[in-house]
Amino acid sequence: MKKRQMAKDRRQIEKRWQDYWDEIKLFEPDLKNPKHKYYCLMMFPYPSAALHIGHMRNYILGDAFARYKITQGFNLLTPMGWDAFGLPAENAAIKNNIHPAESTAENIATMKKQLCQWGVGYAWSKEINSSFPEYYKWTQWLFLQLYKNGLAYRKKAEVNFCPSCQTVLANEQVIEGKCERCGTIIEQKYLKQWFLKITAYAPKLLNDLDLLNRWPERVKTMQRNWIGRSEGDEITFTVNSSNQKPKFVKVFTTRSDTLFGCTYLALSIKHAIITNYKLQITNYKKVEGYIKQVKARNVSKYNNPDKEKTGIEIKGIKAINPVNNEQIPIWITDYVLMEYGTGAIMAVPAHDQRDLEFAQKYNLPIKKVIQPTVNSQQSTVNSLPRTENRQAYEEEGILVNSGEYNGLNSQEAKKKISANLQKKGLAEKKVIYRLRDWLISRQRYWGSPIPIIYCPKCGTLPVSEKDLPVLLPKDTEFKPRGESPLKRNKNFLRIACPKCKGAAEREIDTMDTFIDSSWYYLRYLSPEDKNKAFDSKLANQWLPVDQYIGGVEHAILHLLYSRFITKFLYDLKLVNFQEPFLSLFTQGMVIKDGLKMSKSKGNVIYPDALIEKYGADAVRLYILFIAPPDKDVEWNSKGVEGMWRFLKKVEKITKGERGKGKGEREEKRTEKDLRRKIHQTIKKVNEDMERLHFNTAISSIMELVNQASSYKPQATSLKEKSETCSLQLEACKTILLLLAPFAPHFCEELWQNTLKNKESVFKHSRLKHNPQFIEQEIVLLIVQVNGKLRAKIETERNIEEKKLRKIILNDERLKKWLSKPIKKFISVPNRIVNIVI
RNA sequence: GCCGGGAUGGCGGAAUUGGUAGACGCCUGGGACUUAAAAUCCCAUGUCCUUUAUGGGCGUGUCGGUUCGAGUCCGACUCCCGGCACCA
Repeated sequence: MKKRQMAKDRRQIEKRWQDYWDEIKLFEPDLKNPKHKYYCLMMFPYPSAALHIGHMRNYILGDAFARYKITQGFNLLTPMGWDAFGLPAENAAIKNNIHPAESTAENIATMKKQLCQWGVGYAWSKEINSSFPEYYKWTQWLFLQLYKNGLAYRKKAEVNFCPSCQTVLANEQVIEGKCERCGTIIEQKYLKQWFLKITAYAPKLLNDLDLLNRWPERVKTMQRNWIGRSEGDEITFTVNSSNQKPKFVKVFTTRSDTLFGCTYLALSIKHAIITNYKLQITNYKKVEGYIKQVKARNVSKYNNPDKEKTGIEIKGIKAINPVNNEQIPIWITDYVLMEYGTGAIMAVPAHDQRDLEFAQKYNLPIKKVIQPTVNSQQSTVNSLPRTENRQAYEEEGILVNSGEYNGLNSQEAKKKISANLQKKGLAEKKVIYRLRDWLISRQRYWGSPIPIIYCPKCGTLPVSEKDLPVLLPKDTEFKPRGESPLKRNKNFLRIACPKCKGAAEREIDTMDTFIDSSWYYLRYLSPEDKNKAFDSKLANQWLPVDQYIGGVEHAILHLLYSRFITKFLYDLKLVNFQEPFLSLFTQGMVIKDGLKMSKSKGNVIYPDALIEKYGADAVRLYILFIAPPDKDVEWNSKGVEGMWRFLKKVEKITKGERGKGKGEREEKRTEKDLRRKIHQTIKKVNEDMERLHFNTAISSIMELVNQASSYKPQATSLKEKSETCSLQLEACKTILLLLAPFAPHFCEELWQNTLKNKESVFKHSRLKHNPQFIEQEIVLLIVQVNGKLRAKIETERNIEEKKLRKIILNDERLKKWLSKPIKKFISVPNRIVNIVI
């Protein structure tokens, strides 16, 4: 048959089985019966135009795993939905001049068609769409719960603003100072915005990472870095000014042991001291000028690559070091962040590189107070000469020039200094996190409106739950202008105050779409529910998610937000679990020409032509075979041909056709060899499936196929003949059952139409290996002399060492290596012998 | 700078607790079948040396160590990828 015809047939076959699985509801779970449940979840996608090979890899991975779980007999929930709100959809809609609701719907239709064509199965009865009022009603409900519990609040703050997307962004959406979506350099703006108090959960979010032993280390590390815990002291420096309040500046430090080395205080330009001490500051004009100058320079806090530090001394006031009562100068600088700690630091130039650079530049004293321990080779900074470019000694060590603390090591000194200051009320133990609150308001149209009303008389009021959803009006000019497009929709904006019935206005910003996705895994269990966001009872039965699969790009964003929301819902006693995802698998990207495959980079390869030529199964198989699923892979379409060949081979042996070639390999394989291979393969594949090592699972199936196809029954009697035939059949069945999750249509076709099974290949219970068949009576033993391979000999299993010795010493091939006396004879049973001479 | 991951043929990648390095597939070369091509099948395919074999040397980023034996364990280093970064 011609190749093109075969491919066409195969595609028809594929379509037929896709309909069949639909019909038998292969992917529909029985939610009422959670006893043997398994929740396998793929991160729901943004609806985008035609899916490429990179997308295909993601969904095929999940599908293969889901099908494997079905064959294990689990009551499997594997739902799919659409993260349909948000910038990608909106930007695309603006570009194509159509409404995002329409373009989203179109994209979803295309994607569903493609997924279906690839044989990817989901519980479509549970489908959700985050841009539908039936869904975002409950996103708004979630916001109200956060608001009621003091975890959603509005404040004026320095925020990240993307001048291209015309909206503010969360810290997590700023990657290296650029917009996560469009790559534009982020600006800082001072705006009133809505925040979620994720920082209230910082300790839990950090500590509970230790419980997630089935998460990749990489992701946990990223989250740890992002949360960024530091332990130290908040130390009070009094200010020597008569009657001013407050009379002190507080600093945060993790190195209280270096307190004697503090030679000045460095404050952020936003520190309150400037206004508090306005009258005492003798050079106020100059200071003000400096602050203006820095602010003008810092449109973006990220655009200062040289990081040349600048500052100005505040004249007229001094700070007093609480540990030795020294008067030290106070500086305003551009290298201290207001957002972290207290916005003020104690500068210790001898033991902090940044302070050292600053001190050298402005000729401030450098005082060494930490000496390296004897065995440390690190050089130290002496107080002279300060013009020389030196490294600060930042390690811990032994205290010097530190009064009563001299001779203590850093650890002891930290404790003592801190304790003594605490007694005087001049220090407090503090744990500080780098994590900032989550900025959730967006000045964009395509998102869920924030359910808040502002009344000039009654103030800020939450929309009553019975009035949800606050509908996103469809008829709105939605081009972004730096403030929410909803402002110009008067029908939306104007509303009667729910309290005083007077004229009031709605909040016009919409919510970050990451709120939509922070709880969607709960909604799949009751997508139609009109009375509540999710069903707690069902959620407690089905969650946490057993296997979560998605891209590593969400390591901090989505995966941190979801953990936060789950912990919040736990505290409300709406769920009884504290972590949403038990096991996380982060799949690798598909790379083309060294870059991630993406439409914007123009290096996209679509699977359609390949599927046209080889069928979906060959492409699926190739994608899974080409690399371990968690690794990035450089795409190369060439190898698909090999998978096509492999499938043909399987088809041939299943149909009992022998190879046409004359010179077929002379195999002396026995029945036992084939049976052993069958069971070895079952064992190996089952182990690999559990870890999602699909590439090695497939290669071991290939080995079995190779052996089965070169197997020639050497039967003489009729009885033997039927036995060997049944063994061949067993091999074929094994191959199809093991291969089915990867090449589902192909295996289902041969299973039902060639092997005449009545039920789906996925309804057959998972094969288990029989250890008894794996054991060999004759084993291949490796013989080494001085660690070098010299011979391979076949011996009986568990041979006695005496006997083995005799065989080896009589072996012709080994004689020339064993001319010298044997010093040692090391034998690892059934594996290797090493003779040392 | 700190944290995490990695480096194996021409290529993608295999290798249980340390025990035959290169499975499986691709590419390439040779052969069979064919008028021819496609398809299929067979053989070869890390590298070097003596092409006599059933031969030998060297080989998993570099250097050293532990061990009868190291891709795997330990120490130092180089390079690559990812995260955080003026975070006190």
